[in-house]
Amino acid sequence: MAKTKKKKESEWATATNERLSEAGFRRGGARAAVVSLLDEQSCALSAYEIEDLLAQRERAVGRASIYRILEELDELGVVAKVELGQGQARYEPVRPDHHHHHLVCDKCGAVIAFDDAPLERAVHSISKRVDFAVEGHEIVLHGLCADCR
Amino acid sequence: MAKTKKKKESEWATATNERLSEAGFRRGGARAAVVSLLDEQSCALSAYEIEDLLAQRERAVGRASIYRILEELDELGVVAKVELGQGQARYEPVRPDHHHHHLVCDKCGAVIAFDDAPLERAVHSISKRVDFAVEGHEIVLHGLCADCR
DNA sequence: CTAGCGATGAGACTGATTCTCAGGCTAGTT
DNA sequence: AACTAGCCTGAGAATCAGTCTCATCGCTAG
Repeated sequence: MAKTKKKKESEWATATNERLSEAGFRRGGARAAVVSLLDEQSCALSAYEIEDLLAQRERAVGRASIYRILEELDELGVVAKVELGQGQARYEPVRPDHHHHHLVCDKCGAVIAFDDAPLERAVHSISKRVDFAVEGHEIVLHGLCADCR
Repeated sequence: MAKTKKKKESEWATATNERLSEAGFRRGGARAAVVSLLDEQSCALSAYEIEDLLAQRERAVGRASIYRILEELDELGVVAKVELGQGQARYEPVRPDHHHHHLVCDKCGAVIAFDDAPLERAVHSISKRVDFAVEGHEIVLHGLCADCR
């Protein structure tokens, strides 16, 4: 329906493309389409949602490519893979200024983002105290959303 | 090899069996074996680990039954299903006095439990502030364990 | 313009989890 | 104790997310 084309790419897409070429990747249509789609997202999408959304646009991308690209982006640290207990992984762009976590509704599956500074501080505090090189964390709250309650 | 039989069941197994009968479940050998095995665990096991451990004992339980039983126990709130980003779910008994979270080594897959009071306080504080009926939470720290570093 | 090599995607494959359904067993009833 | 309704089980099929293979495509350096 609506054509979301040419929406100026944000800092994230720019930084991501830079990272990609630094890492020695060539350009390619499939990867560009995935990066562009993720760039518009504020929260996490599953691989299948990404496949569907891209198919609805003018650029369908093979499943193998989607997974390969998401893994590369995850490895570069520009995308976060999050598991919300729904039997499938979700992926979201990592924006330095927008770190957040998720509330998941156990009934309807809705995913809601939230952030909290004290929580982050508590996590970082732990990271320093354990005999473990912490590289990332994931916090998921389960329950019922306002609609399902 | 060693027969770990007749080890007195803990409060968890007792409470779990009570919950089950309250909820209208009949007794059954498969469920009893799963509850008994979980009762001995302090940390999370995957469904396959449970299947193997039960098979090594005198009581093998069908895979379908294991998943069905774990889901029932999860629903009753006596077992927690945790997803540690390893492509499979893990299950652990919920003990009121032993709430904990997990460190996962991205290289070797080791799972280490930890607990932290300030972190719990931060989570509970959030639970009260959001328009969402929070029923549980899961916190996973990723990184490299002492051995893999 | 062209060769070399990375990028892509159709489809087979894997592994975890769920579904189906026939037969077994529990728990009331007599 | 015997009987029976209906929950409990488990073997195997089905499903589903995710991975792998490999032939082909299309950047890009030269």
